[in-house]
Amino acid sequence: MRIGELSERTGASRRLLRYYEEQGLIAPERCANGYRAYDDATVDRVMQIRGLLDAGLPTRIIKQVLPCLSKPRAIHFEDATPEMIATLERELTGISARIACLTRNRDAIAEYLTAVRVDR
Amino acid sequence: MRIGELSERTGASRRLLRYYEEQGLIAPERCANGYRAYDDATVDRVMQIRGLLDAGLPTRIIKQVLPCLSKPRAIHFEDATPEMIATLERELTGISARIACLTRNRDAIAEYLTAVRVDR
DNA sequence: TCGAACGCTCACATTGATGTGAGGGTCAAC
DNA sequence: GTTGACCCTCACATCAATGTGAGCGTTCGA
Repeated sequence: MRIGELSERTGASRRLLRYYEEQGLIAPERCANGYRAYDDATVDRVMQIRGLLDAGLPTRIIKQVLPCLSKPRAIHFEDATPEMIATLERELTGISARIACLTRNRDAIAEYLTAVRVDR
Repeated sequence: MRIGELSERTGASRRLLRYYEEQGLIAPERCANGYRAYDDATVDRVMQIRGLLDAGLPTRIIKQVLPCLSKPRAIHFEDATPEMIATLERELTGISARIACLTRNRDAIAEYLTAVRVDR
């Protein structure tokens, strides 16, 4: 598919899709005429990217994280350098902290909302 | 306490503390000489703010969310306008989506890491 | 074959969270 | 009373994620 369809299916603007490519997050093929050609799997990948961006991860980190999540893995165990593993471990704890923070706040907001609803 | 100590205890730069104030997230007293005076509770509040910012919430939203989380509540049920409640509900689902996304990725990263460790 | 709809690159603008520095008060210790 | 470590405001800089638009080629249906 071309960039317009991908944009519609993911909700990301064309501009943004080109930006993700520039950041090395996606790597579309090119048609003879220079148009970008995306396969279906890119839809999920872009939604993944948008989710992570929205959750506060910078593209720099997303780029490192993504290849470890796909099956078949883009980064195999032999390619994993110690520094990369260390980075992933650091990100893992960072993400866990985010989850904890968000969970606390989600629960508190939910509690507040039910309290408000009961009150009226 | 003054801004320097708060900065040390929270890890937020002085600049940032003034910025949070400008955004209406904290509201320190002022001493006679113009210095900002923070109470102890502000330490937790700032850490809360930083956690939420790091998790991708903009200050605009944090400002709406914070008063509902403290006890005693800064926003009582009578003050809760329908629009505010709607906003909170929207944020609640947004936060839940973030949590889901982060959880998926945390699990996948953890899985990858254990696989790598076993492999060596 | 013409025009609308789409694609490309390039480049400048904006927004939100931050850094940095200038220019200038306050205060405690020496 | 001077010095060093604070504080103040103001303003400009930066960085990442986006928007916007110009200038130009491509595709496709009427």
